Amino acid sequence: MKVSREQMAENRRRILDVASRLFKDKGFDAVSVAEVMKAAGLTHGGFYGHFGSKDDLVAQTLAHALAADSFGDGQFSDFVRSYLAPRHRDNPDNGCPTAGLAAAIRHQTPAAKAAMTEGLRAQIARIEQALPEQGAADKRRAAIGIWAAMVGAVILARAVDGPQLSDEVLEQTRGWIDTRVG
Amino acid sequence: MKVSREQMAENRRRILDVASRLFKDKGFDAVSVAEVMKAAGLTHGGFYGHFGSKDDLVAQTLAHALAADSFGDGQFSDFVRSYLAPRHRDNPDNGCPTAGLAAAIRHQTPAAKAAMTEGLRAQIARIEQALPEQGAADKRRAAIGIWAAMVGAVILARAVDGPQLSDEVLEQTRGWIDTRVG
DNA sequence: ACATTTACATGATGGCAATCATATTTAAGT
DNA sequence: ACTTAAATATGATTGCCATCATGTAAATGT
Repeated sequence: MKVSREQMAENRRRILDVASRLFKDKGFDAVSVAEVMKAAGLTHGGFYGHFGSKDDLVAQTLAHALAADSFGDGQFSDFVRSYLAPRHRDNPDNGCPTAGLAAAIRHQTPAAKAAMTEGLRAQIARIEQALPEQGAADKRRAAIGIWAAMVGAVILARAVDGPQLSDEVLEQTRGWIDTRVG
Repeated sequence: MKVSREQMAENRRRILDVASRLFKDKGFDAVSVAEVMKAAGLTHGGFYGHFGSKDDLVAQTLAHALAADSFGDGQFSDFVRSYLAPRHRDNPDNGCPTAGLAAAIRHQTPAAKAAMTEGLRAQIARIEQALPEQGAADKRRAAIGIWAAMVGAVILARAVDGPQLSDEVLEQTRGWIDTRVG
């Protein structure tokens, strides 16, 4: 049955939201189109009315998720603390799309890579602005180094079993960054 | 046809070597059992004589690849330089299994996670030893922070398209680490 | 009101991949 | 030499998933 224009727009938004959470949680390959549609409260048939293919969904979901990804207006050190926390590590579906999906983008389409490129560019710029005063060159270097360490730490913390080493990776990376940022 | 004991052992080794390169290049999901066996010069049928399942192959390949992963006896700064280099970024199949596979391990079996845990523990210990003299606590913190940044940087550099931002991520992360290690 | 468009549902279709069944060949043990 | 066990090959089987085909009903425009 046909639905109203706004209903359709809302459906589309829900598909993207739900896809973002499912992809972050289980990975692109492990989530079927039918699963996304079901989680959005629809059936698989209507999918190709919204997206041209699953690859298209992946690319649009990335752009959607990375655009929403920001760290508000709190202190940067608070952002780092919550990012490098067990709560974030243990909830990829509500977590950072970069930490959850960046590594998988290598195997995706150019459109997906383009979305990631833009998202990374924006995130580096945000961190640069949040960093305390220092030379512009140093600031950019620090923004990139810090972001790489944060993403890498969460990925590593999620890859190991048992909390000991995993917690330590988060905690020590936070300490390592703090000695640099203050 | 049956082959000699040593032939079988060599076949097994070749399967693991080939699987390691294929998995690093294309990801666990995108590589079929048949593809691994073909690349090893065998057919798919014999696979289950060597491994109980594809999951088993994944876990054993990880242990195999991470055990071989070390950085010889050169200067640590040389290791960092070659790790954060376009050549490494562009050749995942010959590259570091942690950078290539760590993020995918979240979706694998406990055996695979155990292999990663052990591999990470060993790598942190190696970096600690390679670091210049300073307090033991600082050394461990630096080892973990540096390794997280290295892995994160390669993952990010591989996720973006076009060399500009990608090269910069590698280069700036190297600079960021160098200001700490000398 | 009516015609038409269209968003979604139901129900194929086709391909691929993991795993299993069986056959074949030959190394190993006696 | 002969028997036996085992490694690999060939050939199902089964299930899942992306995508497509068609139906249906409601929204939109006149």
